[in-house]
Amino acid sequence: MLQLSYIRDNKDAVLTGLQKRHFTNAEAIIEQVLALDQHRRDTQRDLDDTLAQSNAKAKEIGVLMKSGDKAAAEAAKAETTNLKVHSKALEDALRLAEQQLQDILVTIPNIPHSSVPAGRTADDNEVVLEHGKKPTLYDGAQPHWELIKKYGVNGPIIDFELGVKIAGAGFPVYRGKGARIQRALINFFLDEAMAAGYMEVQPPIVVNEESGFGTGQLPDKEGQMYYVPEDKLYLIPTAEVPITNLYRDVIVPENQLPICNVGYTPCFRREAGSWGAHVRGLNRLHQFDKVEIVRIEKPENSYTALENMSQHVQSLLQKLELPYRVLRLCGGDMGFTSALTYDMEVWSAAQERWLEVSSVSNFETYQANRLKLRSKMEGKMQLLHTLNGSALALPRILASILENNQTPNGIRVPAVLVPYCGFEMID
RNA sequence: GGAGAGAUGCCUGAGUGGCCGAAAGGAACAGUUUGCUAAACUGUCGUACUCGCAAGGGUACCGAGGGUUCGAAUCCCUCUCUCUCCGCCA
Repeated sequence: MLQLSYIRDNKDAVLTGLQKRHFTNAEAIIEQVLALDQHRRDTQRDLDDTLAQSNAKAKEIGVLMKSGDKAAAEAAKAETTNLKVHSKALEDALRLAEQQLQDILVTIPNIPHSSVPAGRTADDNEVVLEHGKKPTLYDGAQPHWELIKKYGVNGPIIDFELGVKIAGAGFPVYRGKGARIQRALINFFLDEAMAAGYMEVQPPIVVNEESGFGTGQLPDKEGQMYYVPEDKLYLIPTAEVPITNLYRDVIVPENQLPICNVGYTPCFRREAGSWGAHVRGLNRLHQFDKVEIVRIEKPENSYTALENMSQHVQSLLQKLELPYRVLRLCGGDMGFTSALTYDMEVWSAAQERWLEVSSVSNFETYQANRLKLRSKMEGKMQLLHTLNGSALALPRILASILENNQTPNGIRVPAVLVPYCGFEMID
């Protein structure tokens, strides 16, 4: 959520930013916000004045009572009636104005960073860099959804049909070496993050409504999350939600900054309406595993931190020997809450497609404002910047390892994972 | 699931109708003392909104929401959450 004071003082910048996102009706909406804000402040001032008068009267009555002047006290009481009626009305008006403002503010996305390219769709994203050589596969190479059936003991190493039996489509069962390589990846990612200075956390994988609001999933994206009505809990779509919300309503002592957390969790996404032919196999799932890095930074350091996170993610891909590219998302393709997002995509050799495996974003104060996440810096209370990134999401990494490393004799496990999973080949 | 207790500032904890935005202690921060550390002493020490160039002022907030009252942390109602005991159970 943008800060009102920011919109007030930087109307033009806000409008240009929203334009970059192709946010419709920006001008009208901002005008409405400013008008409502003015009205809210006027109302607040009136209310405060009225309440100040009431307080003065009450005090006066107290003194009169004590001095035993009953008649004067009663007379003063009579004078409060009007004030009461008046303040009641103003209170209602204030609450309404605040609610209306809030309702609009939550629909306004974050302002893109100046480096965010213009553009509407994924095709307009800027390719920042490409790294590694796309492998040439042997004749007869297969996509991962075929490969998984080729290996494994008494069944595929990743069994989609078994998952259907247990839960439904998009909930695969990992078996044998399929399960072990998953676990190896998780441990590898966690160890790498810790070596890079992140502290591991294991958060709950369900969250309440406040948490969903804090990071910006609610209101709006409720359709994407699994919900448990009995307990009013959402299954997390990413560890970003619980980990960032650890710092909701927190005033962080300046000397504890920056905060760098890493967590492994399963993630759950309903993916309503996004099913299609190109999401076969591991490309899109309802449940998947992900290691997420989250940082809380001083405003002046957040973009350095973002680059740093991007480097960290890239180093993982390099160690896994996967060809990848880095995209800077354009205004139209960026997430609602982000100011700048890098997507990392790995090359999936048999599908001959880039697969998104990480998304690293700086939210600046957008989430912090909702979270009330602040620090007292230079004597002033200030909102902090939040950032997060996948480091990494498992299924597509696994898909490209399977596809890129396939040989006629089996699938070669990246060297860096061998100590973690204890075998060199899936065969 | 059953029974009970409670929710106050960074923490502990006092406060049962006006003198309470809230005692006291601790923590933290700044300073004095000191060869260093420690101790002692002094001072500072909530947040939000709002008015003001500023100094400074106003308002709200003692789990949340409502009510009683001229006046509520304090009385009443509803809700939420936490803790303890019992039951069940990983």
